[in-house]
Order: sequence, then structure tokens, then C-alpha cells
Amino acid sequence: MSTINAQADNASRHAALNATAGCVHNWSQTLVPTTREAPSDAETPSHIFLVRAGYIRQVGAGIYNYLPLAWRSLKKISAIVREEMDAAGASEFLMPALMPIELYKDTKRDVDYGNLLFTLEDRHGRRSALGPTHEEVITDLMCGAVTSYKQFPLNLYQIQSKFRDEARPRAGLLRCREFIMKDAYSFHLELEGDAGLNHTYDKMYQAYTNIFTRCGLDFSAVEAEAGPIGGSASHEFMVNCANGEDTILHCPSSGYTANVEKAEIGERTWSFDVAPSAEITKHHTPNMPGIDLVAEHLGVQPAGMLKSIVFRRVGTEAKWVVAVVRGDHDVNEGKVRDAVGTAVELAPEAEARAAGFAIGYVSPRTIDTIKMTLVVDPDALNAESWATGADEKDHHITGFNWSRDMADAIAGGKVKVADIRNAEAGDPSPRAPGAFLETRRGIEVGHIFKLGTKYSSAMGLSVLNKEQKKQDVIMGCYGIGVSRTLSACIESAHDENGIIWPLAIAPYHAQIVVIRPDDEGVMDEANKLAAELSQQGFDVLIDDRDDRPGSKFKDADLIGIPLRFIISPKTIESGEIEFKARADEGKAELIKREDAVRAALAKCESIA
RNA sequence: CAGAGAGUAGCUCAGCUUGGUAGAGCGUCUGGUUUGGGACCAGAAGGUCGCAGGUUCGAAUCCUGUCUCUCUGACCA
Repeated sequence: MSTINAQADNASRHAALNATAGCVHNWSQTLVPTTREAPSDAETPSHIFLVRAGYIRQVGAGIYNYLPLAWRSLKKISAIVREEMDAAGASEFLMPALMPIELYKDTKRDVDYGNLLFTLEDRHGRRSALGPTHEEVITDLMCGAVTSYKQFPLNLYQIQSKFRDEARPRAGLLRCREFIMKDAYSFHLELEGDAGLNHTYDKMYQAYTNIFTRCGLDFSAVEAEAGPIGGSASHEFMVNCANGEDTILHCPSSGYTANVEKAEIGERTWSFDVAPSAEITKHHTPNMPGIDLVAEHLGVQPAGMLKSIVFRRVGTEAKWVVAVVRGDHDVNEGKVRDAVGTAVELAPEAEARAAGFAIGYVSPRTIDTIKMTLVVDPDALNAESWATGADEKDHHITGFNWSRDMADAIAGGKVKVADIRNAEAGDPSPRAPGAFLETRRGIEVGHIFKLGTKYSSAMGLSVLNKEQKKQDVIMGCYGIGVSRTLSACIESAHDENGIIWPLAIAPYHAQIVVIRPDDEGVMDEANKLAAELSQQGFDVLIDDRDDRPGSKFKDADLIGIPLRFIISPKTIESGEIEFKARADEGKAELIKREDAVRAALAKCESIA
């Protein structure tokens, strides 16, 4: 963990506190519109609490106001990101959010990104885009700004609002159309060595580990698919949380961790040579979309069926690919791509029908009538008898047997066996023989990629190297969803009463709940304590509202400030003060007034 | 994009079937009484019922169109 520039006399101060004096704010002078009820459409905890606790208000679908509390937390996350990025040798700068659409032409991302790209037209009829990421802008910038190999390596980053026209924004800040992101781009002429991509990639991996650790998050770094952004290697940083959107596979024995798109499956035994146990029988199965319905009708389990998915190779001649998996498994497009050696996409239904595929009723036997590549998952081979499509509308068959019914194709080497499905809990580990994969859920908050020369070659970013040869620049890119990190943190750290912030990214470190602020001396005492805490680097929120104690306690739980003091006429009378951590169960404890700051400092050590 | 649902007060919702000029709770404001886990009493403010057409003597309510938002799925650095 990197250190903050601490003053000499505060060398032991907790890293989550300010190095210099913290701020003191009064609740009555800021905007924290808490509500008793959440909007009815809020369903996930982070969405409910962000709204109820007065952090965000919705403006449109996937577009939110960040109110003062949220903005303070976002700034703290950003500050940690900046410190770690700077410490890792990256330089902050800022690109525009708005850019001419032409920038996306060379890389074809205006098409590849599709409707996800926000576009608009200005008064002159020019089309522009709101940046979803900035590979093109920075590559274009580098084309003109970097002239010599001696300027590499470079790593530049920005923190900025990003725009994606998500088909379905959801869950508050978790999936927005406008969101805050840190994106970094690195440039190299080689992979290895101190100046190479791999070195920077490793530094970013470490910086991300530092960032999410300092944010107080429970997270995993997982191997990931590069996706449409392209590139050769990538890792995702996922906040572990039970209701996360993404599935992670984990091998407890080897520590192998990958997301479901990437996760490999260990060795599985399989054979074509299984004696048939039944004749092929045709069944009429009309109006049964989905494996489950057909299986039920045929009286078999989904695991007793074969699922045949028709893909089309992207941009080549021999175009059809049929991927066969067991009925209860899901085909993994990336693995199919790797198995057949070219990019594939789900075949458009109309075209596949025109080519002779009985979509919805396709079986491996289609290979007898249509020229195609057949890829089969090992788990789709071993049974004596399978139920599958009849290659004819509204019909399925039972009794299919690979060795008997596909003998010619197998003998001709036309049946390729490969791991082409999503891994599941219980699958053999790819790294530790005898071990089995487990699943977890997570929310992606960071992603690092080795891009290679995808963008530089498409946009002509090249320089003369030492040997005076023109060379495409090798790139990496590194993203962090700043606003998503805020909500992911709440997803994993809350109780039924509200948010429980880690010290490092809480909007304030400490809150002083003032009971009877109108009573003589109580506010004075609160201000005095706030000043003392502030001197020690605490950011302090004083709840000075003239409200009943019950409401103030409820609101305090809701907004989730880590440390809480309670001052009332009673505590002043006895020379004491009440103190508790938000994460602690039960009531606050009474401590001596003069011990207040010391108690707060000590608590920082135990909770953060 | 497919399927489903919802737009009435700051928030949660009722009213719509069976048309007659709009309600409750919470919140807000005033006064009073209160003050340790979302108090109480009295009073007040606040809505051209998403928008546009249509039917009708009369539309929140019926019809048509349209916009917006949400959920499930597909999609997704």
C-alpha cells in the first residue's frame, strides 16, 4: 500500500484520514434529502440506500444527480485512484467527452459499438459521439504528438463522465448511461522489459490491487475475456457480493479465478464409442420454445438432450459453424471462436433458415446435408442415447447415438471435440487435477487489457524504432468504474438500516449527532469536538438539525458515516459523550469527553 | 430488441371497472406541546391527473396516438 504524505507529527495517523485538517460541515447547511421510503422502482440495496440516504436523485433513465454526500465519496475514490496511478508512473490529463464520429471510422467501432454509442448531430449536420471510452481519441492524439521511440513508454489517464446508450440501464449507479470512469492508456514498442507493455500491465494490476484495497473493498482479480474492445489478455477486478451481476469461477486448490466468459474447464473423459441403447424415434413437438419444454414433453432431463447452436464465421468463406453442447449447458461464443480459429457470431435466423437449418430443431446430423464445421463439447458425447432436434420443423428425435448415427462424419474427422461451454460449479479445475470449480458472484469495477496493436495499426500510430524501422505502437488500456465502485461498495456493505461505509471512501469519517441543538451549550460542545477531530484529520458532519433524536439516529444509520458521536444535555452534564462505530451492533457506549478523539483514532485502526 | 407493467402532491399510493370539476399516509410550512430509535394537537400550502387528439353537455376515468420510466430476458470494456 502506498503512503499518503503524512506530516511528521502525525506519522501514525490512519491512512484513511486527511494528512492535514479535515473539514467540518453542518447538516443544516448542505443538501441531504433523506426519505423514509424508497422509490418503488428501486430494488437493489445500493439503489435503495443511495436514494433514501440522499446521495443521488434520478434525472432520466440511467442518469443521476450526484448530491453532496455522493460527490464527497466519489472524490475520495478518485483521490485514491489518482494517488495510485500517479505513483505507478501514469500522468493525468483530460480528453473531451464529445468527439466527431469520424474518429471511430478507422477502427469500425462506430459499427461494432452499435447502438451503445451515443450519437448526436450538430447544427451543421455533422455527426458526433459522446465518448464511451477514448481509445480512438488518444490514439489520434498520439499520432500527432509522439514522434520518436525515445518517448515511450507512456501511460496517460483521465477521470471523466462516460456515455453509453445502454439498452437497459438498471440498479441505480450500477448500470448507467452516464457514469464516471477512470480510463488509462499505455504505449510501448515492445512487450517485455522495463519499457514493455507487460511491465506496465503488471504495474497497473498492482495499482488496481492497491486502489481497491485502500477503498476497503472485498474484491477478486479474475482472468477475463477481452471482449469487443479487442486485445490479447485481460483481468477484471470484481467486488465480491452475493447479488452481483457477474459469475466468477474459482478453484480453491490452485487459486485460479476467472469470469464465466473466460473460465476454462479441466480435462474431461469422453468417447465416441458408446453402444447405442435405442432406435431413433421421431416425435412431434410443436410450440415448445426452449429445451426445458421439449425435455418435459419427451420425458427426458435437459441433460439428456443435445443443444445445437448455429454460428456464422465472421468474414470468411466456409461460414457455418454448429456448436453442440448438453441441453443443460450454455455455449460459450469465445470458446467456439478459439475452437474453430475465427471469430463467430450467432447466425441471423433468416439466413440460417435459407441455408437449410431448421432453427430450433437442429441436430448434429445436419452435417450430412449442409457444409459446416461441427464442434462438440465433451459432455455432449458420452451417453448411449440422446434426444435432439429432428432437423425438421416441430419435430425432435430420441435415441440419437454418436457412434452409430455419425459414423461417417467421425471417421472423416469432421467432428471436432473441444471445450465450448460456460464453466459451472462442480466442473473439474483446469489448474489442479482432482479439484473442482466453485462459483461466486461479483460486480466488475475495474478491467485491464493488453490491447496490442489493434488501435495503432487501424489508425496509423507508428514510429521509427531504434533500427529505423516503422513499427506499430503496442497499447494497453486500464479502466475503473468510479461511480460503479461507489454502489458496488454499498452492495457488499450495508445492513437493513442503511449504508456501512469503509473509512476510506465515506463522505465523512465522523458524524456528531446533536440532541437538543437549541439547548444552551450543546452546539458549542459539538463544534468544539468537531474542531478537535478535524485537527486530527477527520472530516466531520454535525447533525445540527432541530429534530427529534429518533429521526436523527435513523438518518445516521441510513447515511452510514463510520464513526458516530452523540452529544446531548445529559452527556454534557456528566462530562461524557456517547460513541459508536456504524458497523458495531447495539447502542453507543459512554466514554469520558476528554477521551473522545483518542477513542475515534483507536476505532479507525479496528474498523478500517 | 422481445415480453410485462407503471405515469395522479416532494415520496408511497388510492380513485378509473360503472364519466359529474381530486383523496390518504409520510414529508413540508405556521402555532402549541414535546425531546433517546422516524412524537402529539390545531391549522396551512401543495396536483391544468405525462403529453396530444377524439368521444361526450361534462373525461384522471372511455377511445386513438405519442412520450417517459420500471421490471424480466437478450445485450454488455
